[in-house]
Amino acid sequence: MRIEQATIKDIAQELNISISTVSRALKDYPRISSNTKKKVKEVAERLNYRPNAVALSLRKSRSFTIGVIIPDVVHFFFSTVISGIEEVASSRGYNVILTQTNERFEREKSNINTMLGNQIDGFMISFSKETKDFEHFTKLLDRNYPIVFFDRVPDIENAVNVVVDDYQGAYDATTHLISQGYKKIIHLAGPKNLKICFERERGYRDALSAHGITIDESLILECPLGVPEESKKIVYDLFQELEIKPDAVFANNDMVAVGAMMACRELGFQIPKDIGIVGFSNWQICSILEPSLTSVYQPGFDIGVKATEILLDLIENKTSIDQIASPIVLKTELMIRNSSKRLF
Amino acid sequence: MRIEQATIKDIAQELNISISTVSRALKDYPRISSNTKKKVKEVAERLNYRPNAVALSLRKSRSFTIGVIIPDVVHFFFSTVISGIEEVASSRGYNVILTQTNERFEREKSNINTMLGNQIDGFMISFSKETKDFEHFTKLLDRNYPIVFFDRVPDIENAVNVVVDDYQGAYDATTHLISQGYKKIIHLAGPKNLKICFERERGYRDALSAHGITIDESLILECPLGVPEESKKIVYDLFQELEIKPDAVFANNDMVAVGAMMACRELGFQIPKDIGIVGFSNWQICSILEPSLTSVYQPGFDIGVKATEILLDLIENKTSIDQIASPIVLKTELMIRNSSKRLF
DNA sequence: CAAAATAATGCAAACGTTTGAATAGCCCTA
DNA sequence: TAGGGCTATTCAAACGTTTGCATTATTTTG
Repeated sequence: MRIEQATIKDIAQELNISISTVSRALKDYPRISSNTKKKVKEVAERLNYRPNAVALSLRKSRSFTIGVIIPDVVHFFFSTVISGIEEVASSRGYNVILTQTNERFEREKSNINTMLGNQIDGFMISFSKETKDFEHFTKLLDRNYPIVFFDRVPDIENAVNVVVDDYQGAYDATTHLISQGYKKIIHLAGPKNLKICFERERGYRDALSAHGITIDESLILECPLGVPEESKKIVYDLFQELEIKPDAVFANNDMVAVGAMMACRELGFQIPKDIGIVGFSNWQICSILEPSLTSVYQPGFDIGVKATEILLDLIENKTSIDQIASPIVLKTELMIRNSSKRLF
Repeated sequence: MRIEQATIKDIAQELNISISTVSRALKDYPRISSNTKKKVKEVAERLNYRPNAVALSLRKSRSFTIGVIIPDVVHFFFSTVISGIEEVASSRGYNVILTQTNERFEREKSNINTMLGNQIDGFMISFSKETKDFEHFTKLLDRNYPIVFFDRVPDIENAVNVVVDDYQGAYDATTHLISQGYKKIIHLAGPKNLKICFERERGYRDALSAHGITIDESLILECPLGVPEESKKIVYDLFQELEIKPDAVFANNDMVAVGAMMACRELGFQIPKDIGIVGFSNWQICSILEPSLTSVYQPGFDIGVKATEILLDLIENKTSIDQIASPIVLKTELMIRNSSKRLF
């Protein structure tokens, strides 16, 4: 039914030589006469020969494939990371197997297992929101299996982590709001078990303190789902409740910031005149919104690139875990737009 | 260095039986005594045995892996499709290898080639904007290689195509604008060699004709890049130029629609009062924009699901190409929002 | 011209499985 | 007690490569 791919054997048969000669001819071994090489390559070309990567994998116990495990493909940030991963991997001759966990712990474990069966050369992981236990990672790390974590990284020894400077990004964002004259700044936080969220909150807190503003815990609100509807309601309710209204929002991500914008609009507040808003991630939408949304740019593509480069270097033994200063922290950049520009 | 995975051989050695017995015991062959089965499974468990998928692939000439080739991961629509693909594939025990072409013809070809080497069981392809020649597809199809095309599909015999009803979506969108009293409707088109764009334009044209509006070719403008900046300029220039201003825009995608919105805003037109705008794709941003953007919903996830189901059925010989009524057309849905609601 | 040196090729094992065919026990029967 | 019929197990080939070692063919050397 399905037509067979030509193999090295077919070439050998056709030329009446041994398969080892063919193999060597194709790889330009010096010991093979240039005449044979020429003939072999001709036939290979003619039969449209492609080496069977599976056989190669088996022989070499290397698959030239890396496994990527992320919570959700449909997420601007992650898709930019994937793009970076794919770029580096393919340029260095590696394939990328992709699975998403949909934020489920069980799927994370089972995905890792099937990939292990597939003789993956290494993993790139950003773990799920449900993941609190890291044993499935440590078991692999103990066996010297190459893993690079990115964005959502675990707090375990010997893990190579590539992250964005969430703390500094949040610090800069908050400082920017303060410098624009905003004083009572809400923080819409994420789940604290995610380090990234924790760090963003810490940046917010430190920025306030550094500018002599006392931290009001009631202004720190958790938005666990991270969707606009949720944060809209939270902000709306808070404003109804408080007598002295806040004058700014620093949101843990752009979607949450958008919800805050919606709430403000419905409450009749002007952005940025009455309320300043800053998001996090710098999605495409930021520049499209009205007013455009100030946000902290996370270099997703670069994270993918950097993390993959390290992983491949580990796989190819060009470096070792103890030579890597983990975490690798990539710079964020505050993209100032209209939602927070009160002074000119 | 790296610790070895246990193999069937290790189990055999430990129990002093042959590897074939182990293999059969693990698969519950009836001829194996339940005693041996029990012992084998125990040892397998203890050694944390996982079958080597690579060896299996080689033996069976099947890799249980499908290759996905898309232009760009960082694209809301494609990422939803991927999500659907991943979902079905993983539930049916398949891996997904992902590559992007970045809209390059050469990368499309080379990606296909490396995947072929990896003994991929089948392909899911949405081709690049540069692709005009389909020989690299037909060569595979002639060899009975399972391929399912989605979204950007080629016009070749025997291809299985899964698409969205672009024509109907565009027709509905245009009809909606007409029903809201808009008369002079611009169409911001995409590159015509992409069937989807052609179909959208056709839907636009037919809707106008069906409502007795003569088509004004000067109102059909191509936006090849499909980014807001481009369409903004195009719309802005057109409005400057024309004496009798258009009163609506039907854009070939949401980003292009956003550009049109920006242009209108700068020109001082009110949306939807002066100008109605409809986009295509129904990205997340649509409901967030101010005014919210009417758009044609494309079921990306469902496309991924449907396309993958067909591909796997083809791979597993549960169906054959001539049993499939290609193209499979999935319904779109017009999501009416404020950008086009002039009547109440 | 025999032996040594060199060049070119071939053999066979290995990677981890599956699987058709062969074999080893064992009990039963005539 | 030879053979038949089971059951449980083993052998060995195959999937497509790579690669250390052996072999053959060719040339050089004394």
